Amino acid sequence: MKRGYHHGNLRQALVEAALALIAEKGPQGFTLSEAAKAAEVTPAAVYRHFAGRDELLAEVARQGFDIFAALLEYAHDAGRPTPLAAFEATGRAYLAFARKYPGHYQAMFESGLQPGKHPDLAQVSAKARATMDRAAEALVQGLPEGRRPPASMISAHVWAVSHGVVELFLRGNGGPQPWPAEDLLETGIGVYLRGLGLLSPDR
Amino acid sequence: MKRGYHHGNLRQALVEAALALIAEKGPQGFTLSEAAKAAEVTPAAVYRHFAGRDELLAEVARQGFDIFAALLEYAHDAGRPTPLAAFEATGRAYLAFARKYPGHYQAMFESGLQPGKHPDLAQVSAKARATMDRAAEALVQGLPEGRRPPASMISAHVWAVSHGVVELFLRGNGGPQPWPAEDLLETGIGVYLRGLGLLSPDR
DNA sequence: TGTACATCAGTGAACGCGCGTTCACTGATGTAC
DNA sequence: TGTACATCAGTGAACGCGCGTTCACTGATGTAC
Repeated sequence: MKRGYHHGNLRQALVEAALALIAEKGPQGFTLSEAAKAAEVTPAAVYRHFAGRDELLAEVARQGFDIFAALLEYAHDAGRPTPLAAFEATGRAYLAFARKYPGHYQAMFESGLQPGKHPDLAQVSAKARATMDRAAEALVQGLPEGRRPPASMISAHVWAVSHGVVELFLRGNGGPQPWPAEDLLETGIGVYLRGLGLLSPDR
Repeated sequence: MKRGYHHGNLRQALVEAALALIAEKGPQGFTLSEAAKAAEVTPAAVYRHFAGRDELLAEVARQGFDIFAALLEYAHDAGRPTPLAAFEATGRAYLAFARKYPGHYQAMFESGLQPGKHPDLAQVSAKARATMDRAAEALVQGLPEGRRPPASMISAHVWAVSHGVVELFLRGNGGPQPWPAEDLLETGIGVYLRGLGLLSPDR
């Protein structure tokens, strides 16, 4: 990556400064001015690379969705050929992403960005969801045709419980954490899969 | 409720103004100044009733937890004597609360308040959680002793999936909503309970 | 009951602050000859 | 290779704004006699 005129890749430096701010102080803690300061640059310089505050934040989220989609994809593929293993791996990947990329995660899901205002953001977000849908689709093929719930419903369930675990138990927002987040998600999805008839009833 | 000197119960009027603001524009949309304006009062007047911005926000959350705990309690009692019905009712009550009291819900879970800084808030929050724990406790009594998961884990699972459904599918934050939030939570908990062995395997 | 006084909820003006954004500029870098 | 020029990333100063908070005040309400 070639060095630019003065700073050298200020665009990405701003993205990373924003990430650090969000990870440290929450999505509210991010301001254009502070990100500029962290990148050792005047606030006005930001406007050479982004249309404004929201565009910078959206770029952070966009990169997050890219990484997210890639991680889910990778986890899914690593779990094959068993649909069950692939599905469980995507669940674990969700939580791993939230833990490893807290700035991205918060920019994506807690920053109050309107997905409608950033079409490319909606697109890359849909890609991540498609991966999870695909994992669920493969999963339900293992069920007898009569009791085969819609795949999109299953992925919505897993998405919801994963997000809930992240919000309530990965960070401290839900008061004291009775269980490690990973264990909570693992056991929760385990019970759920048994409920679908995909795991044997004995623990 | 007696009318005060000038305004008459400004304290509660401010709480309700804050609720309306949060419900309309999200937890970020709440400012002390705008709440004061909505209550037709000078910003400085707020300081007759609250130590500052955060104290007002905390009071909103506190009242939310009060309502929340009462709703869960009521739903739980209404579902008795069947532990299963009581448990399912608390799950439904969670979502009903989030839908009916969006301002409270966001103040409680999305406003970035530190529970540690407001001890009474932590206390009333614990009360709500205790109700859910109790419902889970009664539930696991129906299981053979060998495969009886900890009640606090079950309630954490349900709390997580409920919160996730609210965040992703009750509001528009997760992109397009494939299913109504209520259906999603109902079916999700249904599958989960079957996984626990508390519902018969046939749909 | 009437009057003098005390209380204190809400006012209005002011504060310092950090925010996002704009604008004319400057000077290092890249390029054409 | 050396020089003159064009480009354009980043500067520095300024803006208007709304924020939370403070302070001396005022005047309606409640109370004591």
